[in-house]
Amino acid sequence: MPGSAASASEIVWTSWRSVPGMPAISAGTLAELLDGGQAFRWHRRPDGTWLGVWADCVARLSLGPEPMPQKNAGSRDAGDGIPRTLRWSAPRALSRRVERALPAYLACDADFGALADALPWRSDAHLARSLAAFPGLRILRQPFGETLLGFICSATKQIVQIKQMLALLAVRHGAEIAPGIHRLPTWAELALVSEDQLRGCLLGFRARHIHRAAAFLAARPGWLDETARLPYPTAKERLCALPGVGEKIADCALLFGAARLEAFPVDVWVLRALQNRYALDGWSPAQIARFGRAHFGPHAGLAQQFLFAFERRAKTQV
DNA sequence: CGTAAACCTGA
DNA sequence: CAGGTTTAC
Repeated sequence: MPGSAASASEIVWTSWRSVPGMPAISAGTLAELLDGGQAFRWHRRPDGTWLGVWADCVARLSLGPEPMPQKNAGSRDAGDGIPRTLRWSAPRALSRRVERALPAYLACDADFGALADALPWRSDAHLARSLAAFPGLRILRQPFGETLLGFICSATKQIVQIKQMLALLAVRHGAEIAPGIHRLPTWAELALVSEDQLRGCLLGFRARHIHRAAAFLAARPGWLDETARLPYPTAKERLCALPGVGEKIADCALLFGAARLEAFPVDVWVLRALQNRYALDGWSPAQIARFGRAHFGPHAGLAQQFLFAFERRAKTQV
């Protein structure tokens, strides 16, 4: 959609600085991280940088030109392969906030190398191959509420279409936080939007779900934040009480919006991946989920992200 | 309790 | 038909 590009150029951006605590990452892995189904508000710009919005934050991300001095010269990955330093820039007016929020958003305090190493790749050749294809892939820590919103929109939709819906929701119902750039509406704001207006954002039958979920949440202040803090099984159970939220979407919200690495969302990609690569033909999503949790262990959600990325690339490239 | 159809829109 | 949930057999 046109619209934001022209006005966005009025933004005065800070100079590029490296993201503290963030390991070097290749272009291919970065694309998978920002635009591989975890988040829906990052867009690649013509100059190759990424522009993204979360909560009240706007940032650009790009990779440094110089390859990091590296020890693992052997590893290959999806894109052009070379890990580079990640750099950020933000609208001047938001730079203080983004500087604080970005490392948390990217979960820079977590050692995903160690987490991935703890997965059973030594006895699982397909997992090993998937890890090697996207070295440095991690799980974002997005704001819980908007992660939930994004995944309620995701039902039977592809990433491009989900991004389209959220862009419309933001521009029509979310506050402008930088020239031409709008945040997503909060659930409290969504509660004031009619179902027809939501339909106008191309949500289709999801409009009803979001409308009813917003009413539910508006009547229960603090419910969402409490849910994010509950133990995983309880949190998931509570989320599934929301209209439009089943197991898969609850797991996505908890994995990508509440850092619950034990959440193991089973969508058709992961379903197909496990059925085909692990000889589990005919297994139902529920059976696959049980297998995944048992086989991959306490960080099954991280394993899921690698398998998902691998499967998606296999489809578009083979 | 497992499977099927409906739900909106458009790539 | 599509990265899903819900409601109805």
